[in-house]
Amino acid sequence: MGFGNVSERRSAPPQVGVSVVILALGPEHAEAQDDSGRSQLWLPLVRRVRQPFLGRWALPGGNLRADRSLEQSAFEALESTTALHPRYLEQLYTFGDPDRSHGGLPMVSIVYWALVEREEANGVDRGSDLADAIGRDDAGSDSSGDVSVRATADGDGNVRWFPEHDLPPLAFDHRAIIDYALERLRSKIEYSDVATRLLGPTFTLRQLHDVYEAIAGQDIDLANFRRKMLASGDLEDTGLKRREGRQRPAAVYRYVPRRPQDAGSAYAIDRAVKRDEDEPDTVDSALAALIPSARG
Amino acid sequence: MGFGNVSERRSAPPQVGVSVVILALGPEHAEAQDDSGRSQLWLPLVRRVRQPFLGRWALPGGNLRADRSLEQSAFEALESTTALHPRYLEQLYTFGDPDRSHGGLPMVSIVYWALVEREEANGVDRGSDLADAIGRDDAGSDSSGDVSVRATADGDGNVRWFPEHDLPPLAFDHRAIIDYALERLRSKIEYSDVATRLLGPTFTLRQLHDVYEAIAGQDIDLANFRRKMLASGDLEDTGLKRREGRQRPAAVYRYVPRRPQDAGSAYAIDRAVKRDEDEPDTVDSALAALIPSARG
DNA sequence: CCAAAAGTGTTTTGTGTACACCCATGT
DNA sequence: ACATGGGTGTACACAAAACACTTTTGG
Repeated sequence: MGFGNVSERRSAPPQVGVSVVILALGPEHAEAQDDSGRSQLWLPLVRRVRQPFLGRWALPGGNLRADRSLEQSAFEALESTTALHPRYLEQLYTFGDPDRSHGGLPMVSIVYWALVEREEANGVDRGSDLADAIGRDDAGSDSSGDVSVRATADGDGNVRWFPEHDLPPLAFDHRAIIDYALERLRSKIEYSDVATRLLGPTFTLRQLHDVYEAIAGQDIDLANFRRKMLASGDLEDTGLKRREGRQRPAAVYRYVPRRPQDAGSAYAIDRAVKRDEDEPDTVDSALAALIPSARG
Repeated sequence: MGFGNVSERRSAPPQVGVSVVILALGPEHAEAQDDSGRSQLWLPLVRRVRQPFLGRWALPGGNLRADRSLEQSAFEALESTTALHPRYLEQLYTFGDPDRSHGGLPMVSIVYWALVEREEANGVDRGSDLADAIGRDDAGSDSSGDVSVRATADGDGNVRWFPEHDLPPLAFDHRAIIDYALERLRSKIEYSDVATRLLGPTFTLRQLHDVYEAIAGQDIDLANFRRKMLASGDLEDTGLKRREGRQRPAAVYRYVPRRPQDAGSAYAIDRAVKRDEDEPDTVDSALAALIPSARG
């Protein structure tokens, strides 16, 4: 029990916190698309209310509690700052270089990344009205000088969505962290189901295709994409049809991995979500939630 | 909700430490090979000198210092416990579930993994002189970890190498952590130069081939392997010849990535190695050292 | 009937694998 | 010369890319 003499703080250990990079697709037909009409990734940022970097935009974050798993801490940070409900949550990296605090206390940040489905991102947080819901991209300018600090009041102003390609200046090394998260997303899309986490539980092949193009940032042959996806055997036809445009309706699919697969992260979410009462993690479950897939 | 950032700590934060999974190839012709005569991976463990898990084998570890980067802390932990000099060092994952301490204080362990080249691993340690290796405390344990414990420099018995497939019972969740590190190694071998880090700076294609087989745990067609490696364009013929067996000598190659590549980790090592005096990291360099490659 | 999107076929190109074979070297 | 490991050639299976084509739907 009391072996770790808490009293010994010799070379003062750094502070530790959690941050989360949250990603979602922008609204479908808004200006939330790039030149070529593709959807884009958007992410919510929060305005800092203290030094250093007071007034700048930063990643949502929170504290670590000794009685919570890291995942839970990340989930709570995400939820309490943005009121969002992620469909995917995975540890990204732990940052701790001494100088990243830029005047603050030395800080170790355990960073997670999360995916939120388009519907929720555009509905919940943008106040259910698409138009003004989306943080118009005066974003870039806004951050420029405005250091006004909204009251710590709940609702608004302190959280805003920005498109991946038009981020404001960020606090600390958060910009680089976001880039790293995007890189991770782009690589994981090739061998896991992350793409589906940006859509609802069911989707058409075209929708899925659009997600892939949004993330890859380039055109992908639709015919080949369709064949490849279907050949993977992980898509199950729900039998339903859904019309996106105004022409022929498309088949609706559901993602159903055949192998144990990358169940890790999905499980992680389930746990974080349904854990009201805590039951202790077993080492195994902790690890299960950890091991993302065959390819670390 | 006032914590849109990473700087405020309140409910008792957990302790934080660093641990390292160190991997190297076993000696060439010893029993360090599996049934089919393949080389195997070995790793050094340290014996715990306190509760919980007193007497059990565990990963080498150490403390975090607020004035050191995580990488440096990992490097120091590695060096001070095993006296080894890694050719590769990369962050693996951060573990922090509340129950992983099993009776100790809640503990967050930032785990790194490292590769040591066969020569050094076998030279320094195997055999009988564990000489300067010291049994320091590991992080997963009681962070209490005072750096002074290492004074028990009696020198040996506290560090020992074990083959991957014959590990003793381990403390905490260290067994699962090791498995995760092996998984990471097995996946990274496909798209980075990690394999070469288990050999010296130069090597023959057969040596490299053996490393791949050792890591994959299965036979790999030598002819195709050779072609694939040469086609990658990352191997440079040194013009030298080296005889492994007693027959025809083989061409000696050096790894020379053409693209910026996965320079991250190599750089990380360089930094850790040459840092006697500290110069502050820039955020950029920290990130450069971080981003392992195209595939997170 | 037309436009637009869903969905299919077919050819070409490239990559991985199996395995037969030749070459260089020391005994 | 011959055994051993170094090194090359080649044929086949299969997956990915390119792109022409057919089908279904709403106007």
